[in-house]
Amino acid sequence: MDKIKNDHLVDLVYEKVKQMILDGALIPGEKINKIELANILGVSITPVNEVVNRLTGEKFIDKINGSGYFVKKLTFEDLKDFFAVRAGLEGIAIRLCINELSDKKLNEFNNIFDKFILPLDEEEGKRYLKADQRFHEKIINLCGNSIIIDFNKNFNFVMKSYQKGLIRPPEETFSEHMEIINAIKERNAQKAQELIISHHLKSREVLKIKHLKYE
Amino acid sequence: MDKIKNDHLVDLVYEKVKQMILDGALIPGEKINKIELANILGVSITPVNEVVNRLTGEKFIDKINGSGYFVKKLTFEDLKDFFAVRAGLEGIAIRLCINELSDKKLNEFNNIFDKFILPLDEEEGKRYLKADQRFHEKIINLCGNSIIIDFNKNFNFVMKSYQKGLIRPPEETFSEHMEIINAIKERNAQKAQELIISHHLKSREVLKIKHLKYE
DNA sequence: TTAAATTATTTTGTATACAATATCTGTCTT
DNA sequence: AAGACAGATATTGTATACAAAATAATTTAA
Repeated sequence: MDKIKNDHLVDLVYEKVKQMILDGALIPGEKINKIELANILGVSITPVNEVVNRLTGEKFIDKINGSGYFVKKLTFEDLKDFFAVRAGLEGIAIRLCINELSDKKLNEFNNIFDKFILPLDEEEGKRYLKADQRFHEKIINLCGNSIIIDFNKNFNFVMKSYQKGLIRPPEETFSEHMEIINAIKERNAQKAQELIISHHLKSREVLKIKHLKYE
Repeated sequence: MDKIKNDHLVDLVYEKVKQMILDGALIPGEKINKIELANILGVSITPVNEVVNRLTGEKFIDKINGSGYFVKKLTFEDLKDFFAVRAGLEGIAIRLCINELSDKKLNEFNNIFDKFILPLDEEEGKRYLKADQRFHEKIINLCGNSIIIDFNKNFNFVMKSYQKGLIRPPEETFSEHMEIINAIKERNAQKAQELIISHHLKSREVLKIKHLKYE
């Protein structure tokens, strides 16, 4: 028997559809045609149904009552709320990290922002965004709290918050990142926590203004 | 036509099954028989399938590979992780509350713990647990952050963390609650945040020990 | 030429069907 | 009597079927 093993089709479809949303193959605001989606993926509509339902619960998809399913379009207000969540969860994650991780593990934070010299050109700006993302994902994934890790895996709140690019310029955030890393090196848990919280709350303020201005 | 309107059967089944898990009608550790469950609820297995799948993603149900679905049995380690999440999210929620809510709204926190005089007998202890729960849910639900509110609505991290009763005795937590409420009254956002964080991290320490001792 | 009404088409939501696994039961062997 | 096997039963995962609702296309009426 040479058929590909697809023990859990639903899970594969789930990952696939989520990925399509995250990397823009399904455009925010677009209506989701389940039959078409099933055809594209080469499955029946049963697993697609399950997945769409689940992704609705996870806020990747909007269900508009008698009208259908649409790819969630993040607003500035949504992003604002993401940054508060990140302040809360990354803040506690880093506090727990510092209290519980080996020096070796903590040193992984050291060289993420090493190679940047301000001001950054466009190319470097893109690399900075990636580094930023990597730094913050690392905080989440090193904390050893499976609820937080899984929540980020399901909802992708870190990744989603970059959907409209960097909220504040590197000129502003670079030094904040450095301060956070210094607090980590000093193993000053509460200081690192407060720094990362205010780091995110500053971005939240920017988004609050954008929300009021443009939405 | 006098048939009950059941526009969205899946959603009803979802709420129902989740409720059954939360209030113990489905016992932690128990195997879930989807056909039986469908019969009890008077629906076909299609919506049950969808719901079980979704609740697996939300950690209400464990999927054990080729063996079936089981009602999630929370361990002390799970509870430990819940308290870190609560520290993070309730902490940021209260900080934002204080900066953004009217005096009137904030005063709702005032009289939750009014009627307790230590030490509490068993009956009063139960009421204290409820008051505790109400206090913490209120912080979440007043913060106006729909990501946090929905996350708690989906995952019920506040409610779940009481599954094994109070982690620390009222004799210990009552004064902490009062301090938090005082900081709220003073509108001292960062102080309130730090108090609620350390409040939860103390419970987390207790659970850490229980995990090491008993699991 | 619009607007309203009618019909056809598509898309949902849910039930049913069915093959592939897993679980149980009882019999046989040692 | 304990373990191994075979057959019967139950449970899964997924596809298909189908009625009800929504959308689009067409016709009819003002």
